[in-house]
Amino acid sequence: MTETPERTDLSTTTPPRDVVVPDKPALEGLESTWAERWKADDTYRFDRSQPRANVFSIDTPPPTVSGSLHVGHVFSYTHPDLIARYQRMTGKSVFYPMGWDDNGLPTERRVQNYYGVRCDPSMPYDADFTPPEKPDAKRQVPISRPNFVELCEELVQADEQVFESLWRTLGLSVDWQEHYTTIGPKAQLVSQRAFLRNFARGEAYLQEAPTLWDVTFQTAVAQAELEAREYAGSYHRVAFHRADGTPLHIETTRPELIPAVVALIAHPDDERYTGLFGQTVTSPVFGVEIPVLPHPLAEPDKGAGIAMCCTFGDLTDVTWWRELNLPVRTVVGRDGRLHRETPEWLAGADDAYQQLAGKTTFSAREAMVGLLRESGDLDGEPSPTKRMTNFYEKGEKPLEIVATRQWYIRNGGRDAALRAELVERSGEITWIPAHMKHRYDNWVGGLNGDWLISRQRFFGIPFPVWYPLDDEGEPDYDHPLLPTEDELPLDPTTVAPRGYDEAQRGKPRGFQADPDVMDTWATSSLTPHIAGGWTTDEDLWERVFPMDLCTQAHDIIRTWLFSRVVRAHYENGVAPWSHALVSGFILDPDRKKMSKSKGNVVVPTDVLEKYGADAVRWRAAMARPGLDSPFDETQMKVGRRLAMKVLNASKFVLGSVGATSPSPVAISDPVDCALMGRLAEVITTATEAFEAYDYTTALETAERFFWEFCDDYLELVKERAYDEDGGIATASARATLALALHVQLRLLAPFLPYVTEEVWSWWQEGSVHHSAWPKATELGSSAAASGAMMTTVAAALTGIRGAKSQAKASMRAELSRVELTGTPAMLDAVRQAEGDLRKAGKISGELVLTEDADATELRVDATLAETA
RNA sequence: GGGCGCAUAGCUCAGCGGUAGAGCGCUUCCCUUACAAGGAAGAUGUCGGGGGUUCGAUCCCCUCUGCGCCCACCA
Repeated sequence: MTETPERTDLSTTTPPRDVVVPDKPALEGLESTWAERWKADDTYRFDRSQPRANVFSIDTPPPTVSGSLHVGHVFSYTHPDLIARYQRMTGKSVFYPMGWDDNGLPTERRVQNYYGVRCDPSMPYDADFTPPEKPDAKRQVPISRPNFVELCEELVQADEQVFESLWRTLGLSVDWQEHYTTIGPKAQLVSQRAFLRNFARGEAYLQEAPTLWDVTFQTAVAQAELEAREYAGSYHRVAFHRADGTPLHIETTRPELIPAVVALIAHPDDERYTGLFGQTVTSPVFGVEIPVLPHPLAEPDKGAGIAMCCTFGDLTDVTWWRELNLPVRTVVGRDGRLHRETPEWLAGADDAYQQLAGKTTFSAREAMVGLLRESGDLDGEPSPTKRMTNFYEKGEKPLEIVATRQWYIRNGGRDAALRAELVERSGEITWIPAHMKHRYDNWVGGLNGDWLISRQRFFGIPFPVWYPLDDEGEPDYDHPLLPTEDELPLDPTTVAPRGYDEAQRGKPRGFQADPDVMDTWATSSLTPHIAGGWTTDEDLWERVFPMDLCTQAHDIIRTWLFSRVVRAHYENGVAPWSHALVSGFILDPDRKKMSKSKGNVVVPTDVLEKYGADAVRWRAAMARPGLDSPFDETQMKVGRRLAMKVLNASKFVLGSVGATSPSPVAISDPVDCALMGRLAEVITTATEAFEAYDYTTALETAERFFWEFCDDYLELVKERAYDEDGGIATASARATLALALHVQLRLLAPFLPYVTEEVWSWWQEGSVHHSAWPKATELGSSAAASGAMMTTVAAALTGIRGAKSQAKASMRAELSRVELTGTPAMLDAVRQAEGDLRKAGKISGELVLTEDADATELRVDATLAETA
């Protein structure tokens, strides 16, 4: 454990004040009462006067505010809060900001649906625009980009308020003054500045290249956003023709790409085709001359063993195209349809091509099959198959590959040395659980291209770039015009570059803006920088970076986690945090992932309403890092029962018994000392667990003790504590009750912030969340006592209860004789607790202790007194 | 095909070299002045199969089987 300066220890310095215990304590209403209070008091404000060594900083995922939430999110957002609350109590100044991921496609889509509009960048700004009263999804009103962005910003604000309110209810101890958004001015500044620096160092570059392209959203997508899905297709056996007219059959699932074929390719060692290498064949229907070439990536046992290379059908085509220096013959456009104009290399087959022109790939495929049938080049019937195809994770149509100009950041996908450096960074991070490091290393090892960060969309951070136009008005992409850092943030579509004026926009010898925006990951990869004040608040930055902890679910290791490592690697030469805590998923009761489309989503507000925030947090804390766990509503009841029990037990200790001075001085009774001995162990275990980010064990340890405290200790000392004339013995019981409660409230505070704060307020000043995390030394000399005695005495009590239960008698029934058999040590323990045991067990007759040196557990024989 | 993880009571999960654990559920009982949205007590297992190491294996090693996740798989 890191040594931190001592804080004021409330357990020894706060005098007891008037104790106010409600008659009927209840969980209802605690959230609103305390959330408001915490807000008013700024309870979770980051103290930025603290040096880095006394700061604990957390990078937590900015939720997509336009997205829908389910309980899984609520659970995984609870995890960093558990750590934050623990660290705060150990005396750290906790930097725990919350951000909103509000830019990008999800917001655009929501705005389109919500207002019934779509963005048309060619339209001029309309200052008087108001969205349609009733949105019509089928007939979206086209609006200008500035109008569209305005609507996005408007809706996003409303969404963010809903989120903040939810997080406050859940009890996240976020410092809301440190919040940020991924579209806000600070995010723009940081994103653009980091981009300019990446560019200056050669880490970011512009390149025209084949790109994975979503035809619905009409934007490029990155490797990290791919999702392979099963997709139905058919093998078509198609004849190409050799010079002598004999057919050469290939198999393809995409016959509509035959007009785009640039080569046929077979494995260099494939004897069926070696004789053909270097020769040409002609394509069916179109009669285009096509070379037959060898390449080791061709797999002899796939299809016919000879593949049709098109520009571009898949990523292998891209490799062949690049390595074999093949021409580009693109037929699929950015809208996913075949070009309307007949391409020049098909000029001789204009009639045939026009039957495909303008069609979607799906329709063109059917038309092409028709053409092949007519020409007799389709051998047999297409045979259905299923294959995995790449989709954009948010899209519904398979991705096409289109040659476009895009911005990239080098991430090792094309550079083994850089890849190795980035894998090394993962070694600087403590992963919780440890095996999640493999997921990262695995992903980095499998990268096959650089990180594509530009998107052909509207609501995002613009690239701060212009291109000079030549005499013909053609842009010179090799010599982009860049702003200086002090001009940032800026939108190049509204601001002219230095040395130009606005009138020159789009004119020959003038300039044009880069029209693209950064992908949302290109911004969120900088959350430590945005939140931590990189280049904008150096004083803050020095105190919080590199951060101590980042938390996320395992699905975004490849995106958010990895991309932040890339940016910090370039900008700061370090891993951005020392610890990465990876949460599992909350699944539905059938162990299926919750998703809107499956209709199995549990809405968090419902559960919070029904069981209370503490219960929900309890359940979240029971989900160990990295493990998926199914949602089961009955578990929420268990958490709620614990919270309720805290209220009732506290009411008893503080109200009925009136124990209010948490001090070890008066603790003298052996039973009380034994309890303190146990509690000392609990403090040690819980602290060690928290230091290892094992919040679940910390909770289990505290919770188990709490139930023992209630079921055994409270029952045992009740009478002694009540006793008006009990003297030292009663004083000892009361001091023990008060101190044990004082410690336990603090042990449970990270998990149950509401009930613990409520009870704390009955008898203590200030917030429990700023009290000191318990230490065994608070328990004084009693902490050294063995807890073993408590186990024996509890066993005696259980035995007595068991006897009554078996006799179907009330727990109040009196016992005329009790015989306890056990080892001398056990009997000794019993002897020391005899007074308490007699009262708690209602033993009115004799208590016989029989020695059995070989006993493994205490045996209890009880005789019920005759009842009248 | 590559990587990672999981398999323990009906369910959800701890344990991980020395006679099987918790909570929920279940059964029975109890209005006991903190708690009936309680409380008490009780029953419940070839610790996935097969080998091996060991005095001893749920735990370590090998192997098989089943499940999950990530990646790759578009001819």
